[in-house]
Amino acid sequence: MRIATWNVNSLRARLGRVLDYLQEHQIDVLAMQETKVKEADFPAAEFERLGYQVAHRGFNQWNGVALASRLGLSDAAVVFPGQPAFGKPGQAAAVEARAIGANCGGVTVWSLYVPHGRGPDDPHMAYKLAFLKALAADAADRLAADPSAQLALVGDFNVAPLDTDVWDPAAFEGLTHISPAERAALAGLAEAGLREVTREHLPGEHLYTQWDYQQLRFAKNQGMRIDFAFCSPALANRVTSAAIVRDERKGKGASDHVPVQLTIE
DNA sequence: ATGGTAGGCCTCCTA
Repeated sequence: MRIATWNVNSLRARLGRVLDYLQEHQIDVLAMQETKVKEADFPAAEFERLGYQVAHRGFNQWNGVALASRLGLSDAAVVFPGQPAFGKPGQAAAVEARAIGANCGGVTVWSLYVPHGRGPDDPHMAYKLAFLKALAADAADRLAADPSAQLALVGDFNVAPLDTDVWDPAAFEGLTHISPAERAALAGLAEAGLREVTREHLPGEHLYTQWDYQQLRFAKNQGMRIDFAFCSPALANRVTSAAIVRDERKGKGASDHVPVQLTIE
């Protein structure tokens, strides 16, 4: 069984690449983030033609998360318990399209798009920290209810846990993605009992999953490692390998993120 | 030469 996560940065702009990737890498379950498409425009038929069932959550051109599975897809949920809402000051807060989970081939897979944060003092940062805190609390509840749960929280976590997960920590000073508060919030997932399995299998330094479009970041290999797979112990024990598909950042029409995939026995 | 992006509800916002 192979599970992958990929921030596609617009599914409609990337559909050909995504469908090619599914077939080339024999992906059974793909969790997508930043689909940037509203429900009515989601290209479900294109996935179904290849034998995948899909579940999607998207309201407009922002955010959007989806699952595609060829091992079955049931019990889809479009928010997790405690998932916080967000609204700009003066506007109503709403729960955004940043989480979707379902049972795919006996594994509860959640596709997650953690808020960016925008800046250390931006209200979006408090939202980011609250989102991660709620996610960890929910994971702890799930593991308490079922210690043998087959659970995978995968996606774009928008936090680089180690200094070696970015090309130059000094370049991020006073910005986002590497602050102690963000790293502590992400560490809550491990404290809840989950294991980040991609690093277990790919412990190397400077193995990036995202390179900004600006500043020729990919050409200079100036990226960030911010896409991960947090698994319950019972599932983590079944993971035999992980891969970061760096080649997907190459060429015309690439997302700024690449797929991260797990092979599970 | 100190710049050099991409996407979508597209002259603004988000990343």
